[in-house]
Amino acid sequence: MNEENFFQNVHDVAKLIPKGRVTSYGAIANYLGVKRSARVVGWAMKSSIPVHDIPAHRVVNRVGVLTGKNNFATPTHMQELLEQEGIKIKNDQILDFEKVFWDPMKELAL
DNA sequence: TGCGTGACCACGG
DNA sequence: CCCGTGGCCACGC
Repeated sequence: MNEENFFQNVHDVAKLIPKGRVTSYGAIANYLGVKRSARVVGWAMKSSIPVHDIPAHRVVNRVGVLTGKNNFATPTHMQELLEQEGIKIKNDQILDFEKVFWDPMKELAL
């Protein structure tokens, strides 16, 4: 993994998220070795919204809540995208979050 | 230059 | 995953 800007790194990991799976800001931050900077990951993802190459909708907080849905074109767009991938959502909360959770630390086996 | 804010998280109670 | 507090990094004013 190239060590460019933190943003580019976050974007790169986000692109690797498989379809139908989700991950958390903290997981990405942890994978990048800056676990305590999870907030910056969220900030980076916000900047990645205009970039359609990056599935920002597959990134939620650590409990599976769509905290960033308000940042999309419409508050329901994020949920709709996830549901299209087979992910169930109830009240902005991902159901079976543990089953669809994708941990870059394990999956990418650093 | 300094301070407030934020798609967060870990910890103690 | 309750609740309050501290810490982290980047950005805008």
